[in-house]
Amino acid sequence: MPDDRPILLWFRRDLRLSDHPALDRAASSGRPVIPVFIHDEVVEGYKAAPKWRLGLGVGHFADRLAGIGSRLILRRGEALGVLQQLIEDTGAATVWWTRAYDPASIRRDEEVKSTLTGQGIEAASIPGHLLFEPWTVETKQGGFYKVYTPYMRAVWDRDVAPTLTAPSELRAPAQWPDSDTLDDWRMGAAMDRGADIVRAFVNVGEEAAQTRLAGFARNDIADYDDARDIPGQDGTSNLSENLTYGEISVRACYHAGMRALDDGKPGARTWVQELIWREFAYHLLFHTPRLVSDNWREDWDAFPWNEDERLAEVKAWKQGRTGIRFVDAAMREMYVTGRMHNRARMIVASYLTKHLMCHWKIGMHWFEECLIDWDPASNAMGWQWSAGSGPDATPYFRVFNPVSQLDKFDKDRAYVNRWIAEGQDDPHPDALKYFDAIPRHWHMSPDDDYPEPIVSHEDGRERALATYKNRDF
DNA sequence: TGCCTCTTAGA
DNA sequence: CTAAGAGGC
Repeated sequence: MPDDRPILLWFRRDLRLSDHPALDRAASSGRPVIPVFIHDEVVEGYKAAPKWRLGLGVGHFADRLAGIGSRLILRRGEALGVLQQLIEDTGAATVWWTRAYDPASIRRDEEVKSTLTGQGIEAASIPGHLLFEPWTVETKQGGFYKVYTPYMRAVWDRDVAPTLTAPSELRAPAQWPDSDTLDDWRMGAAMDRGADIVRAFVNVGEEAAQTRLAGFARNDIADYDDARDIPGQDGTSNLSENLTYGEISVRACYHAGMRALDDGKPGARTWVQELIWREFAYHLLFHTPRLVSDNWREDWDAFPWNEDERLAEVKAWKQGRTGIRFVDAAMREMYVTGRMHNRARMIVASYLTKHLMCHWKIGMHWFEECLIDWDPASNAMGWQWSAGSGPDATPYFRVFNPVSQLDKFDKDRAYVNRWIAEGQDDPHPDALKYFDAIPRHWHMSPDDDYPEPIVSHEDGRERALATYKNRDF
């Protein structure tokens, strides 16, 4: 007699029906499937914007499951205890989930797996978040890659399996276990900025992500190479938000990019290489989990970073009033939309870690607070890359000039004018939204004079380079 | 996925 | 005077 006991399908950052290997396996087993999302110790650690955005994704995904005759069971508590309770309540014999690679998730998942396995439950993680498992990519010497380009070359010609189609139905259990109500979790509670303002810029869910991918591949990917560098225009895919919550699979993106490349759209190669940057970040994080917490190159521990969040320059940077237009526009864009253009991310990171000589962790934590596309691997790698403390990092002496970058990448000032209201006769509506989104105690008004630079490019560059030159490492 | 300064060739 | 390349940070 075939096993008819339910399968618990534990969803985390994989909120989709399409190209979901664990879901596909569960659906084709013919057994009852109980999808569950747990507000657990890892979710507890999420900061304001990511937690809020995750809540939107979870709510949407519950509706998706309802559309195929299933449900999303919501429970709160430590993951292991919640799963054990659900096993007891439902008679489930199996727990499957999509594998995660950040240190907090790995700790949790290893404990869940070993404990449940010890209790006779089949507990297994199934790939689905990445194109290439981190341990399958090795240098000739047998180590992991520390430099992007050789990593990219090593994986470029690999076969990537085709995508899986979404199941049209999912067998329900004889009886559904109890579920919490999403609203009771108040996942937006820490979103004490204009969440209703940010809401206008988010793109929640699997269908929205697929529509976005199709439009990007059809209209924008050919010119991605050049257009991606212009923050005043919408030349990027904007899919990071969906990728981070698994609302679209990286495999679907990869195949769309490769098809576009075959169709003779040259920018597609660069875009696929950006997907491989994401892979590389997870590769590094898996092999060196301290990427999220410590200087990857330990000699940087001796560098005199400012680590005090209360420093006036740190506040000015966070609040978008450094007096450097490119920096302030970018910080405001992030506050209003939950996203920041990638070119701008490099510029604000260079300014914080070099001109202001502040530790990259300050920046990493603020991004984690504000970004709806927050990804633990990409965020940590990006900051260490910018600061110069990471593997394959930009050298510390490579200091972006945030003034001349405007002439290169924002010639018509479309970007800074979109996000900075002060001094404009007829400010862009988005520039005004910033003042509705920020807390009152920041005391900022569109009628203020735009501030003088707190640290000019020339002074900041000179100080940073002098400090670097005199370093004792 | 730098920026700056210096040098030199050529208009 | 400008453009382009080299080399240092």
